[in-house]
Amino acid sequence: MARRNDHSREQLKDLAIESVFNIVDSDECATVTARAVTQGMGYTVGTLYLVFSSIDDLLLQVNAELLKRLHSDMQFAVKNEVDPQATLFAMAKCYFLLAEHYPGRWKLLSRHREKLGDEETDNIVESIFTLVETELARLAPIRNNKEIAIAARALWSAIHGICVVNASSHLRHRVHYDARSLVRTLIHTYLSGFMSDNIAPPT
Amino acid sequence: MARRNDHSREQLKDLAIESVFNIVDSDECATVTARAVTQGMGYTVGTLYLVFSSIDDLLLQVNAELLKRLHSDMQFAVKNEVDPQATLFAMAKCYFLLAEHYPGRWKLLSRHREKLGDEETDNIVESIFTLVETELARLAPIRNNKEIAIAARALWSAIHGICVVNASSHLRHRVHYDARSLVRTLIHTYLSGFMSDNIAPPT
DNA sequence: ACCTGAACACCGTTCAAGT
DNA sequence: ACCTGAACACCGTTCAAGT
Repeated sequence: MARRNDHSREQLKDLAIESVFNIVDSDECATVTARAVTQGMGYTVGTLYLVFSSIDDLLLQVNAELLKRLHSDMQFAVKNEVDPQATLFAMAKCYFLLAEHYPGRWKLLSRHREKLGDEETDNIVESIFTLVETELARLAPIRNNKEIAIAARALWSAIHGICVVNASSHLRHRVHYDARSLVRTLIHTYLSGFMSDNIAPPT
Repeated sequence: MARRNDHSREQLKDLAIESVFNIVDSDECATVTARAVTQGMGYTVGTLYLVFSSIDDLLLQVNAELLKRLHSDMQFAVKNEVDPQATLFAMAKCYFLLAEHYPGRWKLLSRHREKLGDEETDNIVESIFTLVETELARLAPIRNNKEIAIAARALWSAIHGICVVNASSHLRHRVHYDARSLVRTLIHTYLSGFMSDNIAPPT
């Protein structure tokens, strides 16, 4: 041991990120520890700090990777749907399916949103919002740029909020509300209000 | 020391909950540790486990207390506003102000929503939703019970989601969107869609 | 140069021992 | 009976020491 030189820095980074995915995919409630991550990579603890400045740094880069994949999924939706409303449904579905199929990964994303992100993460988030804004603009030409920017954020917040409530309410509520139909209803109702020409709300 | 008997179990519980409030109010990013909580109470670590089964148990009861207060704030809004839309705005404001004025407390609430809550917490959450549903029913008599239940949850999720994005984006974004106007716009747009008689979304 | 793993300062939780 | 605080098994993080 010592001086193995099996992997480059870049490979070590990828190994670490992949190891995090393996951990949270096998148990969505598992805590991602430095020792578990490096063990999953076939290395020991210290190596983690050769490539990342801290566990939070690692998790930040994991989130950046998740957001990149989400963005490319959503771009795919743009290409495959024709009318803007269908595209928005499909985009929401991308986020919703991430939360449903990879709850562990989605929890990383939603948990660490509160900590300060770096420049790169912010840029990816912005590019995701831009995709939503483009569809909203096509859908409601009467709305100006600011209204569209606000609508994109409000709508996306809403979808995220539904996923949060959904994640927390599994097996808990007497009445269980299907998150899928919540999302569908929300988008439909919101867009219906957004496309009509009601006056702006009072301040 | 030992056998001080200064406080009853109930008083110790209240002291602990108050101590948690003090910790997160003084620093919203502070981690609530068993040692910090008991030190704030004037006791030592072991005492915490005399009254709570774990740190999570304590935080669960803290959240129950926060939800109780939110519920009573919202009941106050019901009494002081006349039309349903104004009442819904006022209710949303209760939640929004909690997130804005007590970010530390609100983070406890939003962080631990993912863990399993107990029966009591669920009941309080249900009673809060009931308040929202009552106003929605007054506002849109054309909607049936299920539509109203879904709308209440979608709307509340959306407001929560906006608070999440708001909490994470402080001092970060090039363009900062005022969460207050996001909430206002969201409610207005959503209710506008909810009151109109559009057909239900396709399945 | 690359990697290790013991060491440090924390954490939640327990429980024998004091009063 | 009530409370303490040392002890245990964990964390994240560092860094002298091995190859």
